[in-house]
Amino acid sequence: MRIGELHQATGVNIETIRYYEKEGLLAAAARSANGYRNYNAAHLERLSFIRHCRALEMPLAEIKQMLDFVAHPEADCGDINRLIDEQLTRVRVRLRSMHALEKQLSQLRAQCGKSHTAAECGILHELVVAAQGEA
Amino acid sequence: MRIGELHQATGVNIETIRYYEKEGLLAAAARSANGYRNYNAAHLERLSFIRHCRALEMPLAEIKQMLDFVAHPEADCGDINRLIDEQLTRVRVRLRSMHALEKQLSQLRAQCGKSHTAAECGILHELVVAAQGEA
DNA sequence: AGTGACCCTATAGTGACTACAGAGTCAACA
DNA sequence: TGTTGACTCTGTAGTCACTATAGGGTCACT
Repeated sequence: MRIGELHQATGVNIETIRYYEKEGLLAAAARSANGYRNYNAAHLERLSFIRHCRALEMPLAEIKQMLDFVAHPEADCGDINRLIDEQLTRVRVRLRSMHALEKQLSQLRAQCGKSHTAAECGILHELVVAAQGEA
Repeated sequence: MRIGELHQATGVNIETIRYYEKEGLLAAAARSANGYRNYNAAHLERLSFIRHCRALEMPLAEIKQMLDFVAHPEADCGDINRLIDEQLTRVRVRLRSMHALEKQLSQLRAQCGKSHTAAECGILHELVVAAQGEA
């Protein structure tokens, strides 16, 4: 399977696939006589795993660790739990801050119901005042 | 006020302050005889405004636009509304995806209640299966 | 031979910082 | 005067996960 086919099969960009290979997440593919990469089913499986973990917004370094666990079935899975827990914590912290942010932005947006000049803009006024309150 | 004092006053890193100056968000400070930057109250005010907008996760390019509106009180504030609306939309989209992500991670985490080996790990199993489902 | 789709490597850019190297300045102290 | 630690400067590079581009090769088809 050439790189374009692997892209079609997984939805991962060609350049990203090369990047993952360079970063050591994917094993280097065998090469055809013309220098083209030749991927096999194991690559497909591994890239899908990587892509799925990325969809969970896990950092590449941690995905590498997960892949190590896949490669070592005798390893203790406490560390897998820890990685997922850490990611879950990051996501929850992030969620809270995004909620607060949405609230702030909504309140800010409500300061200006009609179009008029910047001088009269409740949004700008609020931003300036808030900045002064913090200065 | 020297750069360290501005940092103390706003909580913005010294290097970040220099970065903002380089990017044109902050006007270049006057220099003392020894080459040190000398900031005034206007800089303090402007940096606080920038920092507040950053706290709202607005991109720097948009903060620049907001600062232009502050500088031009006669301008129409419809564009300010638009910028805030766009940011609000981005945040809401992001919130939805973070919620879905939290749910997925929680479900994944629930696959493994006890420590055992990676071979038996429900989390890994689920990740591999999910990746195969998508491959 | 020409052409378009595909592939290659190397390098640089994105956004918003952040760190580091090497050097100058300053005030306090011995 | 010399030393020292805190502060400042510019320039450059690195972070993270991509993404784009330049310049060139390969391949199948016309």
